Amino acid sequence: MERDYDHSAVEQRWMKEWIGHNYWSAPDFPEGEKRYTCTMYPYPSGDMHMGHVEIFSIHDAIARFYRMRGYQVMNPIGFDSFGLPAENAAIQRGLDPKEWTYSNIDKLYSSAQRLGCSFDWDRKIASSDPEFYKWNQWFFLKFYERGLAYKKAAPANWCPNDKTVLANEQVVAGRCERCGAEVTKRYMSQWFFKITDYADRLLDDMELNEGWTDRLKNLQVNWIGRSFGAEVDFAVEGGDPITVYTTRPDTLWGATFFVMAPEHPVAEELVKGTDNEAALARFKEEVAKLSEIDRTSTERAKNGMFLGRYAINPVNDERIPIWVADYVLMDYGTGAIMAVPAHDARDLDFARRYDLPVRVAIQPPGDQLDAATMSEAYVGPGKMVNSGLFDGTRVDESVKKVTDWLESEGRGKHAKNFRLRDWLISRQRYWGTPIPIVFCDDCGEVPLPLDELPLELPESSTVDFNSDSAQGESPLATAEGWVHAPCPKCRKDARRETDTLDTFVDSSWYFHRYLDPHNDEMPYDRARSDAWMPIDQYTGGIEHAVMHLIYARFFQKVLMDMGMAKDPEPFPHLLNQGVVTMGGKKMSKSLGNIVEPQEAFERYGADSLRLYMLFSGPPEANFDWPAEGVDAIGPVAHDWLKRVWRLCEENRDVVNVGELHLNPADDALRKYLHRTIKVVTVDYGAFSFNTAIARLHELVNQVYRYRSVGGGNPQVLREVITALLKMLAPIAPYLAEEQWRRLGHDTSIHFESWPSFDPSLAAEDEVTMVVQVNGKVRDTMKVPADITEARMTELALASRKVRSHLNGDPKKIIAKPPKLISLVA
RNA sequence: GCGGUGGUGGUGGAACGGUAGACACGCCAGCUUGAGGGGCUGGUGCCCGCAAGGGUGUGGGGGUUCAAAUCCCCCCCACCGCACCA
Repeated sequence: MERDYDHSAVEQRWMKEWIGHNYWSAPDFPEGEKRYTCTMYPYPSGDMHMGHVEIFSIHDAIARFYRMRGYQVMNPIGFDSFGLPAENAAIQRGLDPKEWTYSNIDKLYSSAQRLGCSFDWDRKIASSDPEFYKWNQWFFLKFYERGLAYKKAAPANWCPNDKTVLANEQVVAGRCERCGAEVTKRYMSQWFFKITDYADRLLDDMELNEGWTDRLKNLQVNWIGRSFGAEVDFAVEGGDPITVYTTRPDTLWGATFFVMAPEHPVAEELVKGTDNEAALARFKEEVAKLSEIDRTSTERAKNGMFLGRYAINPVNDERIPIWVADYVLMDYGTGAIMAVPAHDARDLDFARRYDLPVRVAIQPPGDQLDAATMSEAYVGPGKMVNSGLFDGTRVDESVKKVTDWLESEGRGKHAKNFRLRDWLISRQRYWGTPIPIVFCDDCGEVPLPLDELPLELPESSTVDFNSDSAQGESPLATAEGWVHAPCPKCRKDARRETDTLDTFVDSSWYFHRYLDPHNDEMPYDRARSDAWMPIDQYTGGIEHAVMHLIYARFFQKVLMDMGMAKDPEPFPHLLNQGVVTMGGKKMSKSLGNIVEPQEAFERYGADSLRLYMLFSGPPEANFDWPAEGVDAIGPVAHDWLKRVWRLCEENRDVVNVGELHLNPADDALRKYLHRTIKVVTVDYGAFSFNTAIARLHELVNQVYRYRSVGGGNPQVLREVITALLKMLAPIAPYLAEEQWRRLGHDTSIHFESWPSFDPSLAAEDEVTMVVQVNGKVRDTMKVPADITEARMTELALASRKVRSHLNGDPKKIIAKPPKLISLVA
């Protein structure tokens, strides 16, 4: 038998065994306590890189730990295989998106297997399989039936580079989240999912996600952006009333003008036939010329135009001028505001620029604002002034009081608003799920019947990817043979919808499909889903905070309403692993700083790579790939695995020698082992793999020390090595398996139970007591763990080192047995 | 501007308010004919000292406490999210 650590031989042997017998297959219905571990299914952009290695190493250690802890584990994997890069490969290199995608999937599967991932390979899914996307279409039609899918003409975010519209969530600082191109607004007719209907539930159920970090919850709460306030009706002289939304109805008495978004349809009506009609048209043109980034920049001076018309403030019948201004947005609230310059920074900016009046409606405690000179809007606490019967009302109760009053007077009502917009789901792309809708001249928009699903994509050879789609048409529109279809209602020739679905639709429910991946009657069987859902531990990147993680939560709630799920939240426990960077920059194809694991596999092996990644820091921390690259794995991880290997090889030989005769060194090593099991188990439970590994380092160091001073009890050594291998198994599964079998076992270590510790052995019977004088450590001594306060004091006062820092007796003694006693001089 | 996270040796990182720097890399020393990125043992925050020992130290400044990397206040820096959302 090979005595040296030959990682390649070991890995090849067990990889074949594990995959050949699908060791990690999970039953459809768990017996006993279950753990559904799921990692966000990756996009197959090429071969595996260190970002995948990081998340897979973390995720796999978790799944393996749970298995050994006695849970039945569901640990599936699949691919988010629709999307733009496949199509770009088609455009730039003439490749078939399907071939490109599936060859990448093959590479990634084989790399994941090499890495030793314990996935259930019988549950693989790929969202670009018709067997999968059929159900995307099915869900689309169900949502459509429920009024949750609708088509609407609206200004949409258009990426001129990717030539498709984007959801709000995919626009970052005015740029395309994927390619970085500046996004423009384009008026288009697009499909939406009505996620705003679920905004309250998305917020209110957040507390169920107990395993989410506050950081992530905050991101979602801010994104949804619920605000409470009032809608107030303003009469218009010679026109219909206009409603405004405000969070500060208590400042109504400070409203000195009225502003509408330039695009507001009423603005046009108000100037029709007046001298201002042409001016408004010019102003709108000016605003339209601005990019979204400029338009929404808080730095820019606000531009506006007086319409020559007046509104009536409902609380005091005052006549205030109506303006349009570029700082008021059409798609939030009602697109019109009352302007209270004294108490709103934007309104004050605008008022000063156009010399509009300012009136104070709230006075801060112990201070007097001067409307004429104030340079900052006041938004703090205080009391209402200039506000008729509300004068003197405190700000903390004024909003409610004023709104109640408005409601009773019929001039307004309580209202709330969200920052969240409906989810724009159509994309002008080929490589996605076709939207199952047909447009008929006679019948209009007609959904495909369910029994006509899947509506498959046409072969890419029939599609012209380089057609000028700048007008916003999907390449699918060029597949003439595909576009024409009989109307499901009247059978006359009609045209198919040529947009495809946002790939975030696929990822909103794929974790249910894993639980019933071959079902061709339904997306999944509810009983099977119920048996494993919710996901007990989800892992994936924080970059999905306001995309995937909001969409999937929305979907889950709709599934519940459809009677297809029992849990309001799909993943109450989520671990966001850190980002793998190189030189501080995220690894990406475009930056050319991708590091693939093949070289590491060959030189050091999968176990070393996994160990290296997990030891580098906590899972949530970012990891900067070192400049020396793969070389770093050698000293940090591979040398230690060799050390473990030698320990096993050199101490395996002697087997049972009958009764245990333990000398003090044997006892000490056993105690060390049991303490280690105790703390390592806690560390694993908290996914603190780096500290768990450190404890295993120490254990191995202890064994070597024990051997170097002549220790060699074969039973003790076997006990230690057995436990060590089990504790190492989730991190270095190949080495653990190999050495386990060499110990003479004919079943896998990965189905063994986690080592338990004997509490009496794990207990410390001697500890280091620290003696402080005035908070500074002056002496330490070994004492029994059950030492009394009196004895501690006695020992402390007997110390020469302590005495030399103490004049006479201490004024005060604080004893925290057994580890610390603090004396105050 | 608003919200959040973080700042610890040469490096990655440890530390329920209780010995700061576990563990590891690197470096130094000793041992080992071991020579295809080795192995074993010990040392290693900084300053003074041969040593015993003493001082100092977790971005900066205050505070609470017998005791602060940890809690509170102010400031600086870095990163992330949102950003005319009325």
